[in-house]
Amino acid sequence: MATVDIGTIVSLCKRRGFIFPASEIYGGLGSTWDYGPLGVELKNNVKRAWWKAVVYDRNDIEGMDGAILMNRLVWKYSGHEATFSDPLVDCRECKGRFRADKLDELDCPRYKRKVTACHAHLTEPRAFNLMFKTQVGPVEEEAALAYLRPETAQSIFVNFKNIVDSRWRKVPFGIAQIGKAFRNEIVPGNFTFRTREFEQMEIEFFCKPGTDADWHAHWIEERYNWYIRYGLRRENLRRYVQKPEELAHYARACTDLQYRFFPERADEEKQWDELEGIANRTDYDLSVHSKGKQEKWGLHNEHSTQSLMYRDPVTNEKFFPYVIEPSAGADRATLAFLLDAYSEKPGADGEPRVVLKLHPALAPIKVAVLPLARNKSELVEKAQAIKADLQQHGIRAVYDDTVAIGKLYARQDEIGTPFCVTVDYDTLGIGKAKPDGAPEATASAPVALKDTVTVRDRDTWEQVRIPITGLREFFAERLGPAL
RNA sequence: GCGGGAGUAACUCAGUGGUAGAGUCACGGCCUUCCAAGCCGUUGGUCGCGAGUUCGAAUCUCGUCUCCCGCUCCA
Repeated sequence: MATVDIGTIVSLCKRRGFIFPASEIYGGLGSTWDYGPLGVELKNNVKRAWWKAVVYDRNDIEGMDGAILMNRLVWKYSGHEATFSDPLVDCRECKGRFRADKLDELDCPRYKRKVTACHAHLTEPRAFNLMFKTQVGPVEEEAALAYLRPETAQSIFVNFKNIVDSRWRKVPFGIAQIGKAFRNEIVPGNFTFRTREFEQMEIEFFCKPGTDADWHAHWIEERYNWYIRYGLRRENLRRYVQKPEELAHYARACTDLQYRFFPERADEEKQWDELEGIANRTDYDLSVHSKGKQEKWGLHNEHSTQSLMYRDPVTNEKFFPYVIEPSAGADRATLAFLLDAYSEKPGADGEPRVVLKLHPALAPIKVAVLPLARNKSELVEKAQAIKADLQQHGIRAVYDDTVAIGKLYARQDEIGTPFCVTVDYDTLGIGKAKPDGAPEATASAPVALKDTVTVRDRDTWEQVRIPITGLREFFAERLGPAL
């Protein structure tokens, strides 16, 4: 179980340059956060790890990057214009909030009667529009109305035919996209868990009707395993099967991957919240964006210029593919990896020290190269040369000599750097016995240890001595393949 | 949007009407052969913001913003 609450992570993130409150010097802006120097590296690594797993390591997914501004008609036919702007009423008595068009069906949570029975206490309906409106072009007029996309999925659906045609893809195959989406959430909060501007990592996987249940199961396992592979603990990650009444009207099934974001909450059930939703969206999306009558979904698309129906080039069979949608939040994933990486370990003085046990692939910095003391120019120069060499060979490395060696280690632990390389007097071939005599150096040792350095492991704090020439291979083995 | 709580240094906080503080962190110098060493020095705060009361407000009053907790909402 995670041992840290989000508040602790918020402090660490600000202090160490991962995530800051946005627009802070002007008092901030609700629910917006800026990723700082280490945060952008971490989040980029999360996104790259995802992209590698779903695009590069498979043979059945194409990537794309769609525009945030889209033709308003996309949202008309996707259903968002209708369902994303609900008129809501508040009850002054029970403090409940209800959809104005469903009052007849809803029960008052306090008095166990129909909400309409509370009529005297209800406020006038107010429109809650969850899509950000903007205008395209400088003249404000109705025709120029546009929305910031509330999900990335739609740019995949409207490009379905382009990608089939240009990449010779046959169903089953998928399209992956990482990008920003915007929702005017009624209640944002919990740090980067729920924000109005956020980044999604979505796959729309197209398959033949009848094979959809199997593909759905496949993706639930794929995605679950991805989080485990990059460091989430099994006790903090679970599959939640949505109940029929929770499903969107077009969805046949949806399983959420939930993470224990709130371990401090007393009610165990409330500790969990959604990290990724994996839905079976049936053939709704490609149907509704297709020209003409869509009987199954009870609408007529008068604006689309194309049919997104798929023709199997082998069998000539025509159908609307079913869509399996693994939809993950990049910000939520980043937060989950931070929470699960957080640990404390007593230092030599007994005081707890923070160690961020991030998966090496996700760590913002892979290697810190440190001189044992900074008042010896030979140590400094050698350390800087090693840093430069590692960096030139694709290993994200930094050099630091601003404080004493113990504090340098502690700092790197706190930001999750997996390895520290230390250049000491033995590296220069001028080592001598330690005062406490522990590993007694012999007369020949200084020469034998020349051009070797120590490599310290973040998690065990153990050090091994290896030749400088072997560093690249050493790290290549332990840091894993580049993302 | 409702109810409750909270905003003081980069972080954690003290400060109940009278000169804005502590610890940690950060930075510089000296020193240092390995896990937040030591000594010396330094930076850093419109006390969330705006009004009001007062000779005087971090402190009292009102408004407002933000965050947290609980509701509510979440295609």
